[in-house]
Amino acid sequence: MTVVTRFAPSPTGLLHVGGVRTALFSWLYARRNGGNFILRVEDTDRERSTDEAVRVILDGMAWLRLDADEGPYFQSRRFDRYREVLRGMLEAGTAYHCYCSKDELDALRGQQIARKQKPRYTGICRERREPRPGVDPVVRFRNPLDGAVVVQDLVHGPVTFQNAELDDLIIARSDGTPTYNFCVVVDDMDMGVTHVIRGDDHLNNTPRQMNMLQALGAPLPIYAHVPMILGPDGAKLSKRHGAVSVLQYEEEGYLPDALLNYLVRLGWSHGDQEVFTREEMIAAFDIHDVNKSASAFNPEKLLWLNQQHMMRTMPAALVPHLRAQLRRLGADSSDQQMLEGVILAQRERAKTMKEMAVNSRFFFVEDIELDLKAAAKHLGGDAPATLAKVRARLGSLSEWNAASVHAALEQLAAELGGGLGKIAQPLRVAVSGSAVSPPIDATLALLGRERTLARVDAALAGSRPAPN
RNA sequence: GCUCCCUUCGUCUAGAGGCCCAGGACAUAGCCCUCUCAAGGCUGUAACACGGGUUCGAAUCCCGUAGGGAGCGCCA
Repeated sequence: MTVVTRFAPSPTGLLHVGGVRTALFSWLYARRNGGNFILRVEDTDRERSTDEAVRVILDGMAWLRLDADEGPYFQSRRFDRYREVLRGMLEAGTAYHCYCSKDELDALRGQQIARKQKPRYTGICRERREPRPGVDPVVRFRNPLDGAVVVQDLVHGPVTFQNAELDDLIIARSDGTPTYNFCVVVDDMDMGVTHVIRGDDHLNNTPRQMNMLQALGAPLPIYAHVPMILGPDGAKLSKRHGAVSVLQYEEEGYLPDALLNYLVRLGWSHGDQEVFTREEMIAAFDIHDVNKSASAFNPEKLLWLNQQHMMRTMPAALVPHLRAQLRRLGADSSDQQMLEGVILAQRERAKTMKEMAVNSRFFFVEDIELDLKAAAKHLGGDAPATLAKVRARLGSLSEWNAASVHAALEQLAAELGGGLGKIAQPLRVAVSGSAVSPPIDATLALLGRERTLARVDAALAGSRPAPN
């Protein structure tokens, strides 16, 4: 039997890392087992669903390359099908009309809570034959009265629910529209979903869904309820606690594979391995190894992993990312060689592609920003005199590359009787505008002779008092 | 309130009765390397929620307690 998994987000909020990890587990399980992965947008709540949220789901999944084999399906386009199943259930008697008003139900709930009971529908209309005039009824599922349902969960093991604890839930509103729990059941049945992998906040819904599936004569899927992700402070993920749109991670310069790598390690592990390529993740992933407990999102570790991925990715593959970030800073380049060189020089000193772009801006623009503190520290005193000597030596170089620049500077440093640091720092500030850059030889090689000399000249000119 | 779920370093985790006075990773502290910053290497601080059992022996099994979470919607 072919494995079929699905990711079924609701577009009532923006897709965030919690949803992405659930999607990742479903996707990995399908990929690992040669199955199909379905994307289904659960937009039955027309009031609260937004186009932007749908867009974030679609764009986010595309950015992360969590490709679906089917879909995206939209529940809002399947209403006819739901109505058809509803009619069948009413005819078969597995569902019935309920004429109780909201007020009546609220009153009932209030009484039950006052009596410290679990608020639930008591089945008043279960055996009703006659409609109540002037009332549009809802449709309720006729849940079994006794016995128990056992969810054989891949993560939690067997979980038992007594049917007596479950009431007859509403599956269609009085306006005829179907509700979430019902749509899920019909969709999973119609789409042949074999493995339902979802957040464990749905564990309590599962027995009802199983009962409905049974009433419809549909096979039961295998369930795996994965723990949720908490904010860095251990509180529930919310807007205030890092629950931002996944697309924000793209903007901030994270690599999709790094984000996935970080998320897969939340609740899952494979020996001592921390860094996984996409392929390694697919090969090693097993839903049976997923933890039961919730885990907190740790931005520092994500940052570390992102850098690990940056350092392990072919520079050429990073070029588009760097260019995109540079453009945001008003810099750009189409020089592939230059871009790859900068990536090679900078990837171990930036944790995100955005940070790399910020640190590398001086390679791509003429109007470099001068860090005043760095200038005060490294361009004052006898720095101009030293810089002048450096200028002369570099200007006479016949060959311009990291090795020749390095040799020339070392020699000069030896002649001046100091370390390389004596001349590297003023030079670094002169050409980059800051006291931090890749190794000075690599920096100069990338910058090229023309620009290096021009910047040293400019620094020299700037350090002298202006003539009056 | 009721039902269900969860509980190992600050954080992510390893651990399926003796291999554990608990291992790895991030973070953090120190050292090394070094032209800056990093990266890298080495070393350190740091955890089995609590209480009872079972057992020769428990982080691992059982029962409680505490804490956290979810569900109990004509929301998804």
